[in-house]
Amino acid sequence: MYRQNGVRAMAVSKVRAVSPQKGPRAVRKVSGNGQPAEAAPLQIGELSERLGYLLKRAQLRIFEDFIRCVEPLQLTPAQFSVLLLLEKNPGRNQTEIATTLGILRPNFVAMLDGLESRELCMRIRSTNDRRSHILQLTDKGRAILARAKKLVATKHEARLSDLLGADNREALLAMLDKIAREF
Amino acid sequence: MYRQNGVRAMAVSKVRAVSPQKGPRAVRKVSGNGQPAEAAPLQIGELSERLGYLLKRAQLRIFEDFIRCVEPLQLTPAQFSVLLLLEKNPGRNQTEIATTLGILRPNFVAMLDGLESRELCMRIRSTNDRRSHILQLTDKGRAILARAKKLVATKHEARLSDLLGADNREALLAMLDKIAREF
DNA sequence: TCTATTTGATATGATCTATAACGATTATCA
DNA sequence: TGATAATCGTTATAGATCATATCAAATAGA
Repeated sequence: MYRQNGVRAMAVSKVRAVSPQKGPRAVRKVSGNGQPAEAAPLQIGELSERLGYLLKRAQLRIFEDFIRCVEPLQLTPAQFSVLLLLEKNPGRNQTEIATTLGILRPNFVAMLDGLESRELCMRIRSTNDRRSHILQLTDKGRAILARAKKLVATKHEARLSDLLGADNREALLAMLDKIAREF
Repeated sequence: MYRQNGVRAMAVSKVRAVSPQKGPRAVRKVSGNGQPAEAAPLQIGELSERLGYLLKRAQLRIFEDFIRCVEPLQLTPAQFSVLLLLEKNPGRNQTEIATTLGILRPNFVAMLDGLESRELCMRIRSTNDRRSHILQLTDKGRAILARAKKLVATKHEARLSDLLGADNREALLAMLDKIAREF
């Protein structure tokens, strides 16, 4: 009993409006004693020292911005990652690409269906091993990827360098990579 | 057409085994020419420079470790965050707690049901505004929270300081906070 | 050959995130 | 005061994400 919410729940989601004033008319509650009630922001407290909490919030922000930046190309971060990996690793099959990205094989099928229906990549039955599908970028896929890279570099990542500074950005990436690999 | 996968897809999941050798017998494929085939790890390429990618991977690692560290208490990161916030902000209602954590009110209901059924917190109908429920930690909730804090500090966060160094850890938290707030 | 493994795929379930709408209550304002 | 609008917790629901079991076809290993 007391079944848990799986293994990865976290109290952080998109957070549209944390600001207290909301809606039309700028309602301001005032309790009977004339003092402003419930206007005081909540104390985050030790949450601000919790790496998991901050990681999740930052990650959601970054993903939102990524999607906004490549919006004209209609690419999710996941799809962009796949295209990048296909470009860098021609001749690989579905299992190899999926597991490298941490995607489970069954879940990769629908994702590939989407990319293939947009003609961004192709499944090619391997002649060496007729079980597997070699994945290949199409010309269209390469073109979209090139445009996406440019958008990400000039709009998304550049903005991050502006915010943190190039050196700090490098340090941040290094620490995240270390956590992902060695923690 | 070309309906996207919502707004937050990412090609990073739990990643159980990225290592090439898997399963029993340590199968090693060798193609006809005698060279090892498909044993070469894939090139991550520019992915290693993508903040979103590294953020997601690091976040998943951190959450896994968090859950492992507080496993005897059966608390998810989300539940822990709620308890922390309740302790620091007595007298608040569901909406205030939920939105502060970025949880949508409808989704907070089931979560509270879980915590309340375990008697870690209580909903108390407010006398000022009989629409709202004031949330309060129970004694049991306070006790669990105290134990959780200790586990997180001694097992989880301490390990991070070991990995990065205390100063770097602080710098990392500061940068993540900046991204979450200002990006 | 016979058996075990691998590949892509399907089915399915649990969890997570998000929106609309409802009854009860409170606030606003003509 | 009375009518209207807004808020609170809640339910229902849908879509995304993540995970496991299983299958047919193909391959590998004995």
